[in-house]
Amino acid sequence: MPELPEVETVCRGLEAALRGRRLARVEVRRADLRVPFPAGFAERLTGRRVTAIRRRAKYMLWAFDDGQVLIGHLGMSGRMVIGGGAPPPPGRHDHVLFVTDDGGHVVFNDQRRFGLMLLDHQDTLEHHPLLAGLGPEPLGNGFDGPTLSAALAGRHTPIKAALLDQRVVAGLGNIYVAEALFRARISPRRQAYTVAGARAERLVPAIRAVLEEAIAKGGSTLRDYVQATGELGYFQHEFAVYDREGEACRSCQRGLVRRIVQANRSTFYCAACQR
DNA sequence: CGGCAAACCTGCGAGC
DNA sequence: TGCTCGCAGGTTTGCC
Repeated sequence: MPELPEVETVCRGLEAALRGRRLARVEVRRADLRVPFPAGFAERLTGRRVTAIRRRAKYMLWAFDDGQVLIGHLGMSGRMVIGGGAPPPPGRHDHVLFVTDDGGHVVFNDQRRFGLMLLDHQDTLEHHPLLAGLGPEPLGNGFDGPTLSAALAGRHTPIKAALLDQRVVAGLGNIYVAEALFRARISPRRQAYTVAGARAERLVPAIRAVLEEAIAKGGSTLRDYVQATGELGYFQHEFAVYDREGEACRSCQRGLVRRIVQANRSTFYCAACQR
């Protein structure tokens, strides 16, 4: 489900609800996700105060007053849902309950159990295996045409697959790769190493724009995704190509949106205007 | 080493 | 109605 815009939206919601709050109770109801919860997860967080919540790539990072950091990932179907009042009885796929000292709570729900929650410390975080190899943040200053070209140099794989590689650029997934390539008029089948110079200079702002617009709309809701506040995302209504197989291209009007499979994932594009 | 398919898990919709 | 198949926003593993 969640790519950068969805995780960013969730983090903003959590920040508003949790920053400055102490965790009065933490309850792990089911620990056997694809990556199991670490031993002592609940105990290590109970009584700790949340000092900040931020995002790196598709990871949530919750910082605590004792230097611990919770590294969270929503996988394909993970949700974080903020509630007030008494915590509800455990629902299906509710894996963790966080109760705060102001009487609120947050539930981590993940139907497919591809998500994860791990613990690390602030001073070792940048060396954590999940974070160490990540590429630049696409909305940050370290992402530009030359940087992207360099990351793609020598890569004999379709640009679609390269952009899904979190070492190239961090936070893109299947939806936003398709939308960004459409905006940059680059075919998803083009070999990655040929995206250099002017093409890379087109792709960088296309990636930035689609992510910023998606964040402004609260992300994209297809099936599982909701914001932490429970609201839906609305960017799915703006898709130019994703999940629009057979529909007319919004840009060139000549072609129909085509669906192909690359690296075992669906790719949507317009063969008439993406080269 | 690079690139790709399969695996992980659950649920839903389409088609027979 | 009910079954099977294919597919889903991600990432890792293992094979060639």
